[in-house]
Amino acid sequence: MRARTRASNRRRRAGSNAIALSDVARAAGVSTASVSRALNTPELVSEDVRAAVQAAVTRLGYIRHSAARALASRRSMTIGAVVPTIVNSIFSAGVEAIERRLEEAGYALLIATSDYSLERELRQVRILLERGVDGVILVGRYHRPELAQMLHERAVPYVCQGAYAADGPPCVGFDNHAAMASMAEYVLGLGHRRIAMLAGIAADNDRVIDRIAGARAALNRAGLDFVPGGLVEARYDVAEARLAMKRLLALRPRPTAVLCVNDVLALGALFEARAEGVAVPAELSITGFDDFDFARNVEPPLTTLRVPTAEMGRGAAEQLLQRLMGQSPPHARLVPTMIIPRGTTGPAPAG
Amino acid sequence: MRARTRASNRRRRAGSNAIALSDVARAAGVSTASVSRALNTPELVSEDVRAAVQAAVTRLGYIRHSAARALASRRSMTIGAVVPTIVNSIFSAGVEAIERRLEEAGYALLIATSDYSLERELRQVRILLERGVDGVILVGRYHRPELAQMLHERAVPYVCQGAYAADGPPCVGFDNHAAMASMAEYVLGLGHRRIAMLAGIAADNDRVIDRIAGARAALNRAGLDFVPGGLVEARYDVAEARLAMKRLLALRPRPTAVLCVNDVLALGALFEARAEGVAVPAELSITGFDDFDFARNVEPPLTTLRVPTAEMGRGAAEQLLQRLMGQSPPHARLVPTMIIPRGTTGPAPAG
DNA sequence: TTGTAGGCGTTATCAC
DNA sequence: GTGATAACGCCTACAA
Repeated sequence: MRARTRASNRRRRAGSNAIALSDVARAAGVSTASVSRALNTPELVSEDVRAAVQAAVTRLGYIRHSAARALASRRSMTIGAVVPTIVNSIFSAGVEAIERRLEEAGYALLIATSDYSLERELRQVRILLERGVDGVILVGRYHRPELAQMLHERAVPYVCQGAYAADGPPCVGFDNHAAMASMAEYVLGLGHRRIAMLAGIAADNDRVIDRIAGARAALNRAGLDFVPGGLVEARYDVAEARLAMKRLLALRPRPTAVLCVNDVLALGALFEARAEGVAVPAELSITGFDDFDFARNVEPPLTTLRVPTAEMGRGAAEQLLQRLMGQSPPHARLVPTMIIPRGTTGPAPAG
Repeated sequence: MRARTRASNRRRRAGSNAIALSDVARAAGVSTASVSRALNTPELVSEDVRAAVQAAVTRLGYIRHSAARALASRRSMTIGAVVPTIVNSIFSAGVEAIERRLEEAGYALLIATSDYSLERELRQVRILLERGVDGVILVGRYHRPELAQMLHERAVPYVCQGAYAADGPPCVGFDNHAAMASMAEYVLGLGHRRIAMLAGIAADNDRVIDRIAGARAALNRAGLDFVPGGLVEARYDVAEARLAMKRLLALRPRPTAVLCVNDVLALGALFEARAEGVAVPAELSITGFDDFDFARNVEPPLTTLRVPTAEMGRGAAEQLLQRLMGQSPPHARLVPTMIIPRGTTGPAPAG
C-alpha cells in the first residue's frame, strides 16, 4: 500500500485541498525551510533554490496561509483601526491613507467603528486584540483607561490620530484647542462680537470639547463669550445641523458669526441660512473645520480650517510601522493646519 | 529542579507572555478540550465546567488567539471587502453596513480598495485570500476572469454588490441600466429634448457603462440621443465635475437637462451652473444618482435616484453569512430604487 | 547555504 | 460530559 502517495494522503484529511508549503518544497525538491526562506528572506538562499521555489509556487498556485504564519511567527501582519465612523469623509480619507501605507508594508487593515462611543471603542479594541493585530490606530485623546492597559499588557503598540498631545500615548495630530482658537480670532479680527457656535455632540469627544474650549478661550481673551444660547450641539448630519442652526438664527439679537465644529455642520448652517433668507456673509459669517471636498465648491465657498487628513492617516500608519520595526519615532507628531479664508466670512455688519 | 513551574517554563519561551488556553485549563482544573468547548459550544459542557472556565478566563484576562483558532478550525471568521474607494460616501456607507452585520455574526472585516481598477481588485483579492478570508464582498459586475477562478479554486464564497445580474455570480443590487433609463424618461417626460450626460470614468466600471447605456436607450426610444458632444466623463470629484460641466454649458444650443451619473457629479454640475449664472431648474435641469446626505439639503434640493446603500451592504453581508452557514440564499437579490423629484428639475424651457 | 525538527495555541477526533 | 492527543501550516533555532 505504499502506492498511497503523500498527495492522496493529504487529500484524505480534513478536506483541506489547498496547496501547502510542503507541497511546494516537494515540487521544488528542497526542504520546507528553504521554501520559507525563499519566500520571506530571499537574500538568504541561493539563486537556484529561489528559482526552483518560484517556479513551483507559480506552477502550483501556492498561496501562503497567514494564520499559520501568524501562529508560527507570532506576528499577524495585521493592523486594527477604530474610528467613530467611516461615513464622514474626514475619517474615510484618513482610513484610506492608512490602508495605502500599510499595504505598501505588507500589512492588512482590520477596521472597526466606535460610533463615537468610548465604550464601544474599548470593545472593538478587545476584538482586534483577539484577532491578533500587531498594532492599533485610534482616533483622539479620550479613551477608556482599560484600553491602554489591555494594549500594554499585550505589548501591542498603538497610535492616536487627530489630536496632538505631547504627554499622552503616541499620536499624530494637531491641537484642536489652538486651531479653533485661531479661527475664533480670525472672526474677531473681522469685527464680529456676537458669535455663536455650532458644535458636534461633545460627550466622549475630545476634539469637540477642545474646539469648544479653544473658541471660548479666544472669545474670553477678547472680553467676550458666546452669545447667550449660542452654543448648540448637533449630530454630524446636514439635516441635524440645519435644525440646530435654526435655533441660532432665532436668537435676538442674532449672532453675526457662527463657528462650526466641522464642514458638514457648516454646510448645514449655510443651507439653512440661505433657506431663511439670511445673506452670507453680508449678514452672517459662517466658518467650517476640515476643508473637505465640498467646502471650496459651495456657493459661497466655505471659509474653513484645513486639516491634513490624509497626511495624518499616513503619518499614524508610518509611526506604527516604525515602532513595529523596533525603531523609536518621535512620540508625538504635530501636523500643520491652516485657516482658508473664502466666501462665507466677511466684516461684521454695522449695528 | 521540579520547582520550575509551567508558568516560568512558558515565560522562558519565545517571549510569549500571553495567557493561553492551556493556562485557563490549568487554572480551572479541566482539560484544554473542556475549555475550548466551554468557550465555543457551552451547551456541550456541564454547568460546573462552564462556571469554572468562565471564572478562570476573567481572572486571567484570557484573550483567544484567532490565528491558532483559524489554523485548527480552518475558518478565519474574517471577511474581505474590496471597494473602489471608501472616500465616496456611497461606498463607505455600504462598508459600514457590512461591518455592522458581520460584527453581529462574530466576523471581522478586512478592507481593501481597488481605486476603480480591476487589475488592482484582482491583486487585492489575492491578498485577502492569503489572509484566509472566509468570504469576499466585491462591487459591481465586471471583474477579471482570474478572480472568479481563484475564489472558486479555494472554495471561497463571494457576493457582488451594487449591480444586479440574474446570471452572474451571487449579487445584491439593482439594475443600473433600468434605473438610469427611468431617470432619462422622467426628464423626457418633463419635455426636455436637448439632453446631456455627465458620467464617471467608464473604463472598467460596469455601473457607469450601464447607466450611460440606460440613458441612451431611453433617449433612443424617444427618437433622440445625447446632444452632440453631450456625453462627458469626469472623475468623482466636485472640482472635476465642474470642469466637465463647463464644457457642457458651452455647447450651443445648450442642453436643457444634464443627467449625472452620481450625486457628487450632480452637485459639481449644480455649483458650476450657479457660478455661470445659469438658472436651475428654469434654464437647466440637473439630476443626480444615489441620494446621499447632501442631496436633499443643497439649494435647490437635488432631484435624484435613491439607492438603498446600507440595505445593499447589509444584504450582501447577510447573503455571504448564509452561504457560510451552508444555506442557499437566493442567488441574486434585487433592491428597489426610486426617483426622488426635488428642486433641480423642471419643465423644459420654451424654445 | 541548507535541512531537521520542535513548537506556535487551538480545535476536533477519539475513547472513556 | 470529559480528557488525551493528533493535526492545522508554517517559522526558526540549531545543526550540518
